[in-house]
This record gives sequence, C-alpha cells and structure tokens, in this order.
Amino acid sequence: MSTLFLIDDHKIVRDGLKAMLLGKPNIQVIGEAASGLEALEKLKNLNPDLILTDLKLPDANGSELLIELMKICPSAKFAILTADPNATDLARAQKAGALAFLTKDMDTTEYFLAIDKMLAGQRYISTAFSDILVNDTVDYTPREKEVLRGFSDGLSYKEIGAKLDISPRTVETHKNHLLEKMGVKSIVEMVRRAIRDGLVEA
Amino acid sequence: MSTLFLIDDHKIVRDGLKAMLLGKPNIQVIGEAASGLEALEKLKNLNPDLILTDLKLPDANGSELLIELMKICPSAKFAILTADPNATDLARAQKAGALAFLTKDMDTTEYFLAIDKMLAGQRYISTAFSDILVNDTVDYTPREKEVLRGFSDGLSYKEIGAKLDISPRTVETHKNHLLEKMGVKSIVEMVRRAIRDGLVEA
DNA sequence: AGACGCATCCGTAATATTCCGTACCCCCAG
DNA sequence: CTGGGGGTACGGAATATTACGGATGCGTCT
Repeated sequence: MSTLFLIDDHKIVRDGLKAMLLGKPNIQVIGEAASGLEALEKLKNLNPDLILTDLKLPDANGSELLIELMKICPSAKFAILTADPNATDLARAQKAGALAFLTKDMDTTEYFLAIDKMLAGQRYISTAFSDILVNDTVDYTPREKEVLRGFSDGLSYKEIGAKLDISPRTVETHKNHLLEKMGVKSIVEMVRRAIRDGLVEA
Repeated sequence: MSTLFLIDDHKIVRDGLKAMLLGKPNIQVIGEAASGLEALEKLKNLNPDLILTDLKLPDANGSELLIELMKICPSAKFAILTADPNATDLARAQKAGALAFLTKDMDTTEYFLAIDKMLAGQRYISTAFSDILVNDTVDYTPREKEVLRGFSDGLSYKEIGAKLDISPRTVETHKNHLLEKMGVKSIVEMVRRAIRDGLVEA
C-alpha cells in the first residue's frame, strides 16, 4: 500500500482523482491541497510516497513549488498534472526533477499505469507531453528571453532597446534569432507561440 | 429529485462532479459524455432536467453544440462549465441560451447554490464570469474581426489588405478602432488580449 | 427631410521596422 | 595558439507602419 498527496486548485479535479483512485487498491490518498502554501503546510506532517501536483496554482510558480516540496519530502516521487501541456512546463518540471508528466484527459487505466511505473521508480510521460518533447527543445539565450518578454508586453524596438540599454537595431538581431528558433516569421506569431509554449502568460 | 447530465472531456472532472453531487440529495446524475457527439447520441434517449457542459470539447464548437443539445432536450436547463472563463465564451453561451455560468474552481456550496437556482429557473453567474461581464462587453464589426484575425495569423498590413481587397491604410484604421475598443496600444497586446478573451486560439 | 453616429475607406508625410552586412568577445577543441 | 561557433552588438539604406486628416454611404432617431 502506497500513499499519495494531491495538489490542484480545482476541487472538482481533486475529487475526481480521489474517486478514481478508490478503484486502485494499492494506493491511498492521505491528503490534498488547493494551493502551494497549503501544500507546504500540510506536507510538513506527512510523508507520502507520491505527490501529484498541478503546475498552475494561484499562489505559486510551479517549478519553484516543486523544488520546495522536494526539500520537505525528499523521499517522495513527484508527478506533474496539467490540463494544457506545453514545452516550458515540461522543461521546468523535468529540470526540477519530476518523475512523471500527466495530463487531465488521460483515462483511468493510463493513470494507473503511470502510478505503478512511478512506484517502481520509472518515468512516465503521457503521449500529449511526449509529442511536445520531440518538437520543442529549443534553448533561448538570456538576451533573447528579455527581448521576447519585451515584445510580449507590447513594447517597440525602441522601448525594448531603452530598457535593455542597447540599440533598437540590436533588439532586432535578437528578435531575428528568436524568429528562426521558433520557426515563425512575425513578432505576432512569435508571441502567440510563446503563449502556447507557456513562455509567457496570455 | 431532479436529473442531471454531464459533458466534459476530462474524466477526472466528470468523476469529481459526480462525487460532489452524491452529497446533494435532490440531484441524480443520469448520464455523462466526453464529447459533443457522444452527448448528442446519449441524450436522444434521456431527458434530464439539467445539463452541465464544458465549452471546450475536442470534437465540437461549444455554442453550436449547445444549440444542438437544446433541440434534443428542449425542456432541459443548461449550464456551462469552464476552467478559464473568458468574454467570448460567455457571450456565445448567453446568446445560445445557457442559464448558468460556472467555473471549475468553485467550491461545493457554490455549485449546490447554482444548481438550486437553476432548478428554480433562475440564472446563476459565478463571480469569475461576472467580473468579466462588467468589463468586456465590446462588439466588433465584421471588418474588425477579419482584420483582427489577420493580425493574429501574423500577417502584415499589406497582406491583410490584399486578402480583404482594401488598402493597407484602411487595415490600419480598423486596427486603430480595435486598439481603442480593447484598450491596448500595440498589435501584439491586441492579439494577446484576443487570445485571453477567447476570440482566437493560442 | 435633416442630423447624427458609425462602419468603411484612403493619401501624404513622419516614423519605425527590416534587410544586409560587419564586428567584437568568449570559450574551447584541434 | 589558432580557428570556429555562438552570443551580443551596431550602421545605412530600403521598406513598412503609423499619425493626421478627410471622405462616403447607411441606418436611426427626431
């Protein structure tokens, strides 16, 4: 019998997972939280084998939360669970050390499989995530990220240049590199792509 | 005792709602569907009092589905249920005739309240949606929508003008009207806003 | 009918962006 | 140590976008 802790801000989702896991005899849900803070608080006194967490929580950055949780529960295995899988979440969670990547549209048998794999210390990556893995594994330089953020905020070349203390012309160079890396041909597409990939919020 | 039918593509969410509704004695869940087609099929032989449906389904446009369902179940009351409330969904569902607007982060008591209100024939709009209602009730002209779509697809003034058979200068006029209506000051912000409001996909 | 708001449309001139090429720094593998 | 690759940075000329201002037609309200 293994123990599991749930973190998701939607009560429905928590209830759904609990209901589903009732059908799995070797798993017992020993606690849940609707926010990062609540999770940190409750996990001080618990030591689950598995922790399933959403990355988009009202009060916490997903990957930082993951790292904090790992400090508190170093022996637990972590899985992230999300409705809209994207490359950035995947990369961050992987870096932080998550073992499995699950999506909310999986069915019962796939959840059970994923959990059993994790208990055995194996990775599990849902198809929705692995599709992303093969495509998007681009790294952006610090400067490129700053420039991307500037454009995402609706700034002009001149404004971004002023903010970064470089010429608008140089901003353009970084933008051109971004366009190439992202495989798009305009700033708007670039930002849209960044939103889809979770680099910036909509 | 009233009957309820659930439509959502995430099994977890369906399970969560069912688990939650077990705690409500005057409601019985008589069926569920994971897609629009499945819902249309199953509802041929059912006649629930309430239908709770997600608007974002893999095989169906939310508002069109709503209209189809209403033809099949003319006596049912409809509620839409969504994770990310936005102005466009709200407007479409309202136009289609939904009675209630619920979000997935509501808690149990709020769901129960909403259901009771609906059974009494009253509207219920969750706070997340009503916040939107007060801000975003803008109408866009056909030309503006076409121009917005053009920019969202990463096209230039010239390209949009060519596609719509108008001068790039006129495209700009429409864009300026859009910027004003949306309260933003650049094309990128406009597109980002359009994504957030559900006018275009990310 | 007349006045009005609103959607649609465009020309010219100022401004911003983009194209093309170039250059420096740092790191590290040959 | 030397050459190559990547990140960063910029200038001048060509091109696109924007600001400003004006025009037409089409409903509606009086």
